[in-house]
Amino acid sequence: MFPDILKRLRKNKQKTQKEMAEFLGITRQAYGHYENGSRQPDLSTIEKLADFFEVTTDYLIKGKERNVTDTDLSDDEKKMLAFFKNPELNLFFKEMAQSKEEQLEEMRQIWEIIKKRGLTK
Amino acid sequence: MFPDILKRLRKNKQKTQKEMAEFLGITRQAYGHYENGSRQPDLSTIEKLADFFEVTTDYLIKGKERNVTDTDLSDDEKKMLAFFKNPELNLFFKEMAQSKEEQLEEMRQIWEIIKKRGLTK
DNA sequence: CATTATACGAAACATAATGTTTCTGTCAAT
DNA sequence: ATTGACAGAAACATTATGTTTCGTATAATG
Repeated sequence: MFPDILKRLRKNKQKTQKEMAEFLGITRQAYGHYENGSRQPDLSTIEKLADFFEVTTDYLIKGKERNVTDTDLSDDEKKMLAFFKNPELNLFFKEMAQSKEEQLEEMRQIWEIIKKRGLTK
Repeated sequence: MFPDILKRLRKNKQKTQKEMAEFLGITRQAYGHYENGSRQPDLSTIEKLADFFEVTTDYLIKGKERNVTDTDLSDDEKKMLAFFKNPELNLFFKEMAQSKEEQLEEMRQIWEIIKKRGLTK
């Protein structure tokens, strides 16, 4: 699946294997291996390719776009959404959703403590 | 970046390295290499891991969140959805949604403190 | 306290993968 | 016909991964 997509993306960008290889810092043949599926690039190369072609790594690897819609939500996620919509909690979580990552990390740590205490006492 | 994310996702799912290794059909040490960054899994393994943790390969590889493109939700809801769709926060909020009211109250109070501190420092 | 089990990390080796070199073929352009 | 650009395939060299083995830390158990 991956090989054909790669080839198509390259053709669309009007690039030769040689050019792609130079961009990646490998030989033309090595890049050619990717396109005919005989070899697989490592993760850093995947990233470079995804960036170059401006696609997600998901698309390169699986060949599928991942548009997340509300119908894609799991039951747990739906439950959480309902929970978050609770008017009494709304402000609290709305604020958290907009907070900095460091503050969230603190919350996570504190939560661990509260959880443990709740079990033992 | 990839190794830490993998470890956190596993911990969130309460799995051991051994269990993950069995799931992938490799030894525990081989999987351990992924988490400490000394080895990188191939693409098919990446896919298996992404499926297992229910995240995109983009998130596993680059550590970026999924794109939320919902059209039926309000801006606030979209923000919250994007926020708690962050795979690493999943367990955290799942637990909170099921926790006792007293514990939530504590969280709210602590949150106030963290908020204020964030403003002043 | 000693012991057993669980979970994890690290070194060294065997194995499997990739990257390169070399050769071959195709297709335009001249 | 011939040259040059482009790309596929085989075989080897190189690099990576996966396994085995050993060691450490922690928690539970007698």
